Amino acid sequence: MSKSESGDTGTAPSNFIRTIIEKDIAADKHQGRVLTRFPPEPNGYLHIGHAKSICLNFGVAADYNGLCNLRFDDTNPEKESVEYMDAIKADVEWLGFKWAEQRHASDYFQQLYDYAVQLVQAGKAYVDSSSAEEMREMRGSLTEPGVESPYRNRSPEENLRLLEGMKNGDFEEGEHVLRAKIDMASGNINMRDPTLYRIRKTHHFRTGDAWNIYPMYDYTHCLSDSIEGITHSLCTLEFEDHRPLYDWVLDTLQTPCHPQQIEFARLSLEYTVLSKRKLIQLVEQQFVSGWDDPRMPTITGLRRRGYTPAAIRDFCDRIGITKNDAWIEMAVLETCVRDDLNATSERRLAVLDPIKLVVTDMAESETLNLDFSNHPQRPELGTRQMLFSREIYIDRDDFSENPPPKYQRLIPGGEVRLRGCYVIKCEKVIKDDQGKVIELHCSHDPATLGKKPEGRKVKGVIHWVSAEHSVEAEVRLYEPLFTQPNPAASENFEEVINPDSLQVLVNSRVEASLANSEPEARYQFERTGYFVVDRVDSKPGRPVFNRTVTLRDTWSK
RNA sequence: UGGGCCGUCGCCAAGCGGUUAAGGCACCGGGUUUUGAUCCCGGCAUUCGGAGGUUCGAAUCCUCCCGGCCCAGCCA
Repeated sequence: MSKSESGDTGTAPSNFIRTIIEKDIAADKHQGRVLTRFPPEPNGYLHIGHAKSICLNFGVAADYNGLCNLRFDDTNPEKESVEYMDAIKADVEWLGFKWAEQRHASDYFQQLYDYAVQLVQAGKAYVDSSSAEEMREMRGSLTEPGVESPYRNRSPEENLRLLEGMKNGDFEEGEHVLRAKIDMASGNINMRDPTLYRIRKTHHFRTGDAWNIYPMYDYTHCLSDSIEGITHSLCTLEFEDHRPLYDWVLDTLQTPCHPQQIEFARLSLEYTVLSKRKLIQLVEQQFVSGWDDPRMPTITGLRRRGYTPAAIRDFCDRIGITKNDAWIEMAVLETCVRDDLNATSERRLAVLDPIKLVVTDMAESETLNLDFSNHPQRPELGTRQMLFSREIYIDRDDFSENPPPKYQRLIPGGEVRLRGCYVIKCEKVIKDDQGKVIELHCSHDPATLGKKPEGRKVKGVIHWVSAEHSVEAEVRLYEPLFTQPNPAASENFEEVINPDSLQVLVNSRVEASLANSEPEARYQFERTGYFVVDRVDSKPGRPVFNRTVTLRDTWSK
């Protein structure tokens, strides 16, 4: 059945991987079973590119009545840690996915070693005592074949003895490696006797000091997939050249299950970077405050920014799965959050950059209790009350002495609607010594509460809060971290980093109902965007809001 | 001129020999609206990187050409 016209069914659109899986199911391959895996190395934080892979692997499993494992590819103990592992698990769960089983490549170290012994005994692998540099020289180049190592024809007995010695810690790091005996003249460099094991006398966060040798990715991944009974091993395009080796290992060892590796294009998103190296650089060189900085494309950063799991999943569905080197525009991601937040967020009034406004024809003590709908399209979300009083704040952007054409906010002598309240008219502008506007004096039309003004049209509506009945808040506004769509193309961050990616407003005023907002509560501040209560810095009585995304703006900036 | 892969609207992307070449984003109108939001309605590829060929019929098959991406870790 085609998935292409599935709108809100939650099913992703058709793609070439789903086509393959549907054919496999129809042909009863793997008894019609579908088992995928998401296989991160626990050496860093997950980002939006990983989300693409997560949504694919878990999504495909769910849609074909299958399962998905979470497998940590922990074969390089020098870079890996339990902290990274825990962070990855938290992110996958937050995204809304449940793995069938948590596995680790390190669970299979003994089996992997036993398989290696089999390869040695079959004459398909050998211990090479060349140095790393020698091996590199003998590997040849992209256009020239390699040459065979002088150690290539050691006897299986000698290889076995040396491999055991490597395992037992009899040799130092770098003295030997175990290599597959394939073809030093292959056009595919991965097939020129790839390294299977290297000596590393490093403590592993799970296996401790039990092992002195650690298996390489190419050897480990296919066997881990096979051991788990994975049916479809989905990975990114740069592993296409590794597939012959994946298949060689499984065929040579005649394993019972031979999963199919299928490659798809990794995500590229405009105005950000997604390579681990670049992300680390942003953190270490302190261009951002950490992995969870709201400007980061990490899952934890997006979370702190106010993105929802549903929005990220929707994004992954919208961008599709192909083998094209696609660049996705930020607008797609932003549309996904707006869609979700528009439907789910309660509305509030907040003045980001306040100017005081005095309604001079109102008594000092007079207040007005007004009912506001929490959502214009969802009455079931209820209402809240807000006090209107003589002194209020409006946003600096909503007043102009020299308005551009079609400006429909407050101007000297002009009228504007206060959201949910009266139409007011600007009678007087008060400035400080520098000519900066510090206060506006206005009159109000008492007949305009809940009614259109008589005999004239007032187009503009602006938001406001009562001076006395609002609370102070910190508001953080964001722009892209980079000034270029493809910042990774530049060698030097300084050239492409956006110096204005963060703007902190410490004197914002928000309506009283927001004083003690829960961390991660999300709201639409009418006319200014969607905001989330910062889950790190917000305190009761002194809330901190991060702007997730602005409202769509057909006016202009 | 070593091996592998990719090219359908500004950005994604369906399409799998016979369709008026889906859909989303973006953009451009118009309507509703006390958020310049939302919502609604309309517009937006005679053409599928190019040239040949096969076929009654080609984005889909073949050939060549052009453009782009990946690979020489004892990383994953």
